Amino acid sequence: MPDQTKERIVDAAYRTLVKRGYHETGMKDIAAEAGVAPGLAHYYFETKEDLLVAAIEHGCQPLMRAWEAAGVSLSGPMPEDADPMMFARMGFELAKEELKSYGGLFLLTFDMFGVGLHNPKIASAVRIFIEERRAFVARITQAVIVGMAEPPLASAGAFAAAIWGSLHGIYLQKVMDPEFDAEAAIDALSEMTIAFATRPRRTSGTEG
Amino acid sequence: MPDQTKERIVDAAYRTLVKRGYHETGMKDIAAEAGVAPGLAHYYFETKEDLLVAAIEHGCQPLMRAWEAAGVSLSGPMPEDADPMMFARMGFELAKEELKSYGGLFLLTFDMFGVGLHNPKIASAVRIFIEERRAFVARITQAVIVGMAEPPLASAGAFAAAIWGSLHGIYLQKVMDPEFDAEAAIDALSEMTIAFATRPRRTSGTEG
DNA sequence: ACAAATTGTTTGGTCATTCAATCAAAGCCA
DNA sequence: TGGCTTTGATTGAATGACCAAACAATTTGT
Repeated sequence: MPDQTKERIVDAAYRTLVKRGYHETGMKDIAAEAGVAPGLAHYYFETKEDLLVAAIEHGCQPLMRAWEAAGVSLSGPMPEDADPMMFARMGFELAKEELKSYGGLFLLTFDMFGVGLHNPKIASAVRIFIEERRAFVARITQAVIVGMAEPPLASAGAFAAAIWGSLHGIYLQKVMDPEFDAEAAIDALSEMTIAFATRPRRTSGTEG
Repeated sequence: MPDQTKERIVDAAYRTLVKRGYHETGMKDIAAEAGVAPGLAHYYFETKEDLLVAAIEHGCQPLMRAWEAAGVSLSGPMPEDADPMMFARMGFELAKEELKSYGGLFLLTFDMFGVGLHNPKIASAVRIFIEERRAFVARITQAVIVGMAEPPLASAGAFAAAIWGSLHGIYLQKVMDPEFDAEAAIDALSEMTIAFATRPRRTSGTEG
């Protein structure tokens, strides 16, 4: 049962890392949680960093599956026939749901961001992680822009960076303070972006 | 020269922590950078955590001074006479400048966020840090909302959380990837918020 | 003298990683 | 079927290094 064992270790790593954090968790803790000898974790994963990356990928799987069940995929193209505004609205709704169901994953992700600040291997994983999600938002944003009556000045990529960034910042505030009303913040972001995307064509006035 | 020594240690801590990160920096490294014996750091700061908090406060001072020179203070009230929209525009411009001048401070701040995820003392400092800045954005936002022709649905606090969050998220993307065009992202955020704040009164249509 | 400042070592513990040894399973040959 | 071997899986202890914090001793300033 080699694959099963590896899976057990990754799952134990996910749970332990979420609960205690990267720097506060030892390989021994993870091995113990998996019910396995300390050395075995290093048999499957050369370094603790590798195990962190594997644990996050493991933790992302349910979320990815939920998205694909909703008809979107992180890396795939936008469906041609659908209304892009509907995707945008749905995206914000999904963001609110995720916060309720995947709090542990966000915690671990933020931990990874912190580690990545001074760890090249993790930094590389973080850049890929961010780029994937930003590109996903950019695809929706691009489709929305195409349908705008009054086209914006900034690029789809720039809006995507601002919107993904806002969601990230809102998640952070929620993780650091459970009292924080993240749903209201996402609603505000949603209200602002949708109003902007659906604003009427400018009929008069000066350029700027 | 007791106060001067303490200052030297805090400054050395700031530089070392920015360069190497919290978990990768030892008290000995900081003491060595300050040109002081290892024990002295603990004479002035009981724990490494305290030193991290002090280092960040120390690093924030120049930024605070720059703000107050521009006529705004983090904790003070909004000037009554000024145009709130002008403050908003200026805030986004200042945000772009900060990224160029205070990259190290952002790096250390994000490091603190990461540590705070599983460290109660640092977590408390992080919550205060976020709350201060969010409240600052909220004051500007509130003043802007008062002057809006078409008032928004969400509260000033919710918009502030979304806007501060977006700036934070943009900074993160910049810190993790120097190629990232943070100015364009802030411009996009600025375009969106200002268009939203200055949208005309709705003359017809259904409620939503 | 007295207190504060400063030193440099010791303490007590942690942890990632390595390693030699054991165990289990699967093939191979008679 | 039964012994033999090889390979991979698994163990648990050892290695080697690091570090925050405590402490006793020394210096400095008043």
